[in-house]
Amino acid sequence: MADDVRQRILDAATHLFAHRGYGSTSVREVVQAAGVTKPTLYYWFGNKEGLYRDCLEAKFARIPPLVSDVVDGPGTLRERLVRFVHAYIQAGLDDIDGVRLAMTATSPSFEERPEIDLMSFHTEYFGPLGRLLDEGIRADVFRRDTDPEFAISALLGPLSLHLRGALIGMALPPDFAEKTVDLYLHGVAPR
Amino acid sequence: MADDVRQRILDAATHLFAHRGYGSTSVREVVQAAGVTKPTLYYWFGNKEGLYRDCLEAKFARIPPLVSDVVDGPGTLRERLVRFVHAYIQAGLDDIDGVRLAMTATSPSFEERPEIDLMSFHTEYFGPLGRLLDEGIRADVFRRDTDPEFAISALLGPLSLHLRGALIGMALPPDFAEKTVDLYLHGVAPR
Amino acid sequence: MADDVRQRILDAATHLFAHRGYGSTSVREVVQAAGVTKPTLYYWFGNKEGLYRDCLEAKFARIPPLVSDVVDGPGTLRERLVRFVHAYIQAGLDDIDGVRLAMTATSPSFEERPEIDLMSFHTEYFGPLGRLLDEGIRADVFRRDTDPEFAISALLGPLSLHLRGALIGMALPPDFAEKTVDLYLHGVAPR
Amino acid sequence: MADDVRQRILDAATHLFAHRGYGSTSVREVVQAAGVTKPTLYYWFGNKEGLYRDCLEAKFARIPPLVSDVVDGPGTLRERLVRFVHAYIQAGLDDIDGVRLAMTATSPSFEERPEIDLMSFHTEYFGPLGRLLDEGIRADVFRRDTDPEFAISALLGPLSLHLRGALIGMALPPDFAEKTVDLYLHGVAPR
DNA sequence: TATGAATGAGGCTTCATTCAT
DNA sequence: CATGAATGAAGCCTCATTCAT
Repeated sequence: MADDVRQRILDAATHLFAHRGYGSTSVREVVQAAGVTKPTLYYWFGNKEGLYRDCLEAKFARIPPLVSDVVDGPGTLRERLVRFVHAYIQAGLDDIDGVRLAMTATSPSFEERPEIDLMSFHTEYFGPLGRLLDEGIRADVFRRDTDPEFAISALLGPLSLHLRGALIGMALPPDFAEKTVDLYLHGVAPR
Repeated sequence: MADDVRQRILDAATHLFAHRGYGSTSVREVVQAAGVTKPTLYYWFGNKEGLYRDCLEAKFARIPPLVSDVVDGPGTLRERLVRFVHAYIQAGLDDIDGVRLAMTATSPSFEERPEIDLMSFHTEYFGPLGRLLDEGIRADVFRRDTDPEFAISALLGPLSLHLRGALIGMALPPDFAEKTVDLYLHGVAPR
Repeated sequence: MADDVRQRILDAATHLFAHRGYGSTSVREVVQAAGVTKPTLYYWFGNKEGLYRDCLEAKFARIPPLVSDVVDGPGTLRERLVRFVHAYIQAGLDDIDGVRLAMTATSPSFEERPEIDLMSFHTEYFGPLGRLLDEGIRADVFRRDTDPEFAISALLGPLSLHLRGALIGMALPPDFAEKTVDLYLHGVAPR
Repeated sequence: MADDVRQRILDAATHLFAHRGYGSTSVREVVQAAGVTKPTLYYWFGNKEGLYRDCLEAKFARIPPLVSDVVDGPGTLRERLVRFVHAYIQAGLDDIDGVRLAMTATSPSFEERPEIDLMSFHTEYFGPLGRLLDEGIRADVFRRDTDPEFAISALLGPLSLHLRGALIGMALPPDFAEKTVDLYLHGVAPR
């Protein structure tokens, strides 16, 4: 019942921060959308910055399960990569506000908002993907000289753009995940 | 002399918008940084939104030459791709404010800022890259069944992440462009 | 145990009111300093004004013994005056918060705070000093035509300034009380 | 015309600060009383603290002429002392707000309000009175062993109380200044 | 062109206070 | 007696914008 209030504020704030940005979202708008009063918001979150931080953390907390599933789950490496791509995009489409929030938060212009260490974000949340590389190399599915940093960017980079596209209304083909993984594994050049 | 004033305002505004975001940047801050008075700013840009729009346009105008050079310039396709990657990252490092501004502007949370059509932005600025694909396919450097949308994401996606990394201080290896293009062309799997 | 809570609140409030003033002290600060919750404070004191009033009364209650001692105690008039001066200053130094609180409370800007009758304060608390005058006149230690109002001001005025000085760190010489009484009795002119 | 606005704010603020105290006076009240808008107040004074400081300074600036007149003016020492007492009280009655403001500001509980060095205030504003003492001693009007600190307190202390009394409605006899100086010079004891 | 001065509206935050538990 | 949670009102300050000069 009490946490219900907190969650309602969190939801309203996430939506507004994601759509208007931090600086253009007023506390008044948040409390109106959440149906609470301003002191209640301050009781739970201390200030606007604390509210924003908690919104972000709630969203970031959803990433690790996604990653660990593909890393530790069953199936061949390719199957798991396809599953990861699917899950990544699906999670994004299921929580558009979360994606928008996370995208602006991890953008380099993030400085307008409460300090968050972007470096550590990257390693903490997507670092486990590195283990996938090791496995891929051992299994001869990845080239032996693959640079981890590059390999991860080559996977997440296109995904990020596709998600961005999907969010602004571009349609994704049904075999989208397979195509992406295929391009990831074999490149655009003919084999 | 007059244009000098306009440019000083533009520079200051770009820097602040890029670092603090649109909503968190005040007109007062801009005029202080630019060393002008508020009515002067309003004389040149009408209002805050107009100022922001002009900042963006100035940055976006730098993209087409970059693209057309790689598309229409000399050299093999691979050479031109490497050149494009180099130019893309270098341009970003040379104009950090511009990148930050553009990144937040093209992020899905863009609604906080004056309306800009993101769809048209994508096609208008990076569309010419499509011609590169056609050429690649004709030259048998790209696979025949390459989906243009996917092929462009596979190139720009990693680049975008690398640039983001470079902006927050991550070092890029000297052969970075070759590696990226190689991964782009041939994927992570062994040939 | 219960009175302990009350007293803790009273102490914390006195200190804060004395240092920040009534209007600049918040109930939140008081309860934090006292280590209690807000409803507890309201249980004991009703509201902020009641709390302030109780703080003042506790401090004012300390004055009458001080005065009656010098008026009714043993020793010559001069001895008792010296004792009074000593006691006055010592009491002030022993309870700085109390002095500060009383000083602002009896200051002319008192209207910011709950109504307290300043006239009656003066007569009620220092009035008994008047009896000292009568005694002094009868004993030929004071001039026959001494105006009581002036005589009291001539004693308390310098004391008040000295205490104020002591509170902001000015040192008082050891024979301070004798000197003060001497000046009080004989003035600055040569005899 | 512009300074008119500033002065109106200053007057309203002085009155309110003097009557309600710093913490209990709201900026809204000040601007309403002055007939201006809030941003105008902030344009001229920066913030509430700056406003308060300027109010104080304006009042303190009235003291030096008062003091220098008695120190450097014509007449015997006694005549000048009487004139000073008159001027001191008269100035207070003429500017009740100023006195109230100055009294609370120089009280030890001043910490609630913007920092002002009370030590330096005392020496800076009333220090020149010291020269009066030197003159008095040379002229054999003051005792040779007069301690300056004590002598000044013996003059200003009673004055301060009398002014306080006058401000809360107590009547002062017409020969009040002579009586005060007489008491100051010769004390309460019979000669 | 440029400015000093001004404004209505709204920003974030905290106030003194209360009520159900 | 004491608390966690809540509230209406108001706190100080700054916003984007304008106008007479």
